[in-house]
Amino acid sequence: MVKVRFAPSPTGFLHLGSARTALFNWLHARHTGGQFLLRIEDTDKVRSDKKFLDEILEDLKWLGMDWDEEPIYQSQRFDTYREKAEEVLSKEKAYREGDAIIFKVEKGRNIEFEDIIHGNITTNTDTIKDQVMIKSDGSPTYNFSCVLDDISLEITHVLRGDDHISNTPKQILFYEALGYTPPKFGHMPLILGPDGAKLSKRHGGVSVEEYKREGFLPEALANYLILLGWFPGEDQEILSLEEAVKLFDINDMSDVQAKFDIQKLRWLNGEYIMKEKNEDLLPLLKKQLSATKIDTSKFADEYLTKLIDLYKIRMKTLSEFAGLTECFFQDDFKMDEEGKKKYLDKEENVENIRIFANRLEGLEDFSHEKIEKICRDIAEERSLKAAEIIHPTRLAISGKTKGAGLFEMMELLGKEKVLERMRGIQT
RNA sequence: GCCCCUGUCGUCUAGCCUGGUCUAGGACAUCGCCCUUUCAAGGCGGCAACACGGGUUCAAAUCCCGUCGGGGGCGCCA
Repeated sequence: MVKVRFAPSPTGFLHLGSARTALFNWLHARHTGGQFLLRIEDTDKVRSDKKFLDEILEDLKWLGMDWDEEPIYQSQRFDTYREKAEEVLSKEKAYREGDAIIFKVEKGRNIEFEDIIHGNITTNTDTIKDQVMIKSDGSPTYNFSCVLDDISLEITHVLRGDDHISNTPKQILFYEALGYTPPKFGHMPLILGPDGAKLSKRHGGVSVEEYKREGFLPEALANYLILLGWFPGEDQEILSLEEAVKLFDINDMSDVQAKFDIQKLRWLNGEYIMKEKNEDLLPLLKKQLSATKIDTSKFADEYLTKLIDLYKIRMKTLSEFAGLTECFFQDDFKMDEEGKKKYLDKEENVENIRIFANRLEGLEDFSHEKIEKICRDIAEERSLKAAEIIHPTRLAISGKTKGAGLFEMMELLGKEKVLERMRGIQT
């Protein structure tokens, strides 16, 4: 049975690259009916923090992953690591220096392994220094604890980032010394920033948490991440994790580094938002709204849901919603200055708004159909294009030159607000 | 410096293994047109790539070699 693991180090938030690594491991496990395990690499006591661990686990779940069995913690296995190191020492394959135990690397050998993604990789041991197994403070080094844990967890496939390629021959040496057959290795290319350098903070968001906060849907983020380095086939790019599980084959993974393209992620996110049900969007959008100064407490879910209907095709991230819909929640919305110059500084436009408002006054059924009828009637009577009334009116009631269809906006806003704002413009 | 990985449109990629079907396909971005009440969404279309140089071959994006470019590693960090 296939057994893979994801081994986060709780010294920071979950990086996009790590999330992608986790995703591919998870996909491989689920596709093959194997197990996906979690191992917490918390040997660095100084930098490890429970807060980071909780966040990482939450983000993995948020992205749609689940894991088999309880996570194991390296910090609880120090005795085992020391024991095994002593064993290697007793076979005279290592030596002590200071309080550390150091593995002797035999020179002049070629270490070869068949990488699932890259093919054959060979390293000469002349390029490998003797390797510390146990540090002077008694804690194990990464390469040593990693091998020991992968052995005890019976990991069959180690799928990790490209940056571990040079660790692999060192680890293979440990497997040999311990008397075990190494698992299969697959090294996936790293995600690069738009400028080609390793994706880092200066490129903007690098942690899953930041994208969550920005209003990316987990389905969209996961979808985008797995598209970076794997092609589902038949030009199908939008796919659920469930579909990906069916189609995924680790052998189809690309061996080329890929640049992170926020534009494509935004497009994908927009696609997911459009397709998402209003009722599912509602709590998420409420949360986004509550992060702003806008007070939405007095608005009913029904009102918000209609608003979502109007704007879900116009946002790429959930965080854009507040800026788009400001005028639906408060009267002191921002006024687009250029639009004002273009539409409201003209006497005839203001006059048209006044006439429109007066005609609306007597309208009992304030529906977008009826409002539109009136608008178009006025346009015809006065030999105008409807647009000549529509644009100034939109600006008057929303402060914006863009947005949803004017008549739907007016219906939702309600007669009272609409008239108040249309008349307010004349003063 | 040494070692390793890698190089198809601006970006993600299909094709490469099993040379001819590739005047290189798709998606994002971009540009134009249509729709239209603006912005989106949607529809249609355009621009745009086999890093370079040598081989091998009747034939190379596909195979081989070299150059150049990009990335990673060389910690008692993980």
